[in-house]
Amino acid sequence: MRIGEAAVASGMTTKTLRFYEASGLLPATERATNGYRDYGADTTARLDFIRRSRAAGLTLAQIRDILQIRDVGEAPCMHVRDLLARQLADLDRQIAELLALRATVAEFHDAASEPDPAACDPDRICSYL
Amino acid sequence: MRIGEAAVASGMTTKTLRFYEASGLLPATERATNGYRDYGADTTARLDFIRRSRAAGLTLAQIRDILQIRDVGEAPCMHVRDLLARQLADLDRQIAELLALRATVAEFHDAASEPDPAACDPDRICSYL
DNA sequence: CTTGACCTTCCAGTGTAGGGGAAGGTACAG
DNA sequence: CTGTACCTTCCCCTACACTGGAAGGTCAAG
Repeated sequence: MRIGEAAVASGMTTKTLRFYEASGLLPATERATNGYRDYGADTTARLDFIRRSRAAGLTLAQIRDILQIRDVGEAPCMHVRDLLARQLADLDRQIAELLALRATVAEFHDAASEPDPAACDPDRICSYL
Repeated sequence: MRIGEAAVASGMTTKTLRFYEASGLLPATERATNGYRDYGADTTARLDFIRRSRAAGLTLAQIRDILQIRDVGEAPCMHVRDLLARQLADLDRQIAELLALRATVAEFHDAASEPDPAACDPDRICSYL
């Protein structure tokens, strides 16, 4: 399978596949005599895994760690479980931060929706912020 | 007021102040005869405004736009109101995305918390993702 | 006279996940 | 022989908000 076919099969671009190889997510492939990369069928499964992991919000670095564990022959289950737990905690933190920010912005917006020219002080730039 | 004093007064670094000047958030200041920047008292109010705006999640580009409106002598109230409305909508979108992602990750995590060695298929890298 | 705390400019790097495009090799159809 | 559709490596660019560091000028104290 050449890089273009692998790209179509995985819904990624050839640029992305080369980038993943350079980033350590894909092993250096066999090369045909003309120098072209020649991917095996397992590459498609690997790319699908990468896509699923990306969809779960994992970074390429985290995905690379999982793949490396699998590549040395171990089952990455425990590592993945811990990773997902941390990911959940991180998401909860981010959501809480955004909700707090939303409340702050909503207050500002409510104030700005009741225009009060008297409150307008040029020295303060804008009284609604 | 020299840049170090202005930095302490605003809780920012001198690096940040120079960066803000280069980014168009602070006007080019007067210079003392030795070339040092000499800030007026209004700079502190401006930096406070920038800090409040940053706390509301506005980007430097958005803040620069507000400041420019104020600098040409107009009241940026209307612009700020619209900006806050868009900011609210954007936050709602981001929060919704994160909540959806959280649900996905929670599902994965629940599955990973009930280890099932039989489901472990090396070809799939990890069955929990 | 020197030390240290300031200040100046400018260049480069941080992290994330690729994208754009140049310059050149390869394979096959017409 | 030429067009075209691939492929290769290489380096630079994007957004965001700074941060680090080099090389050098200024000023007051000891």
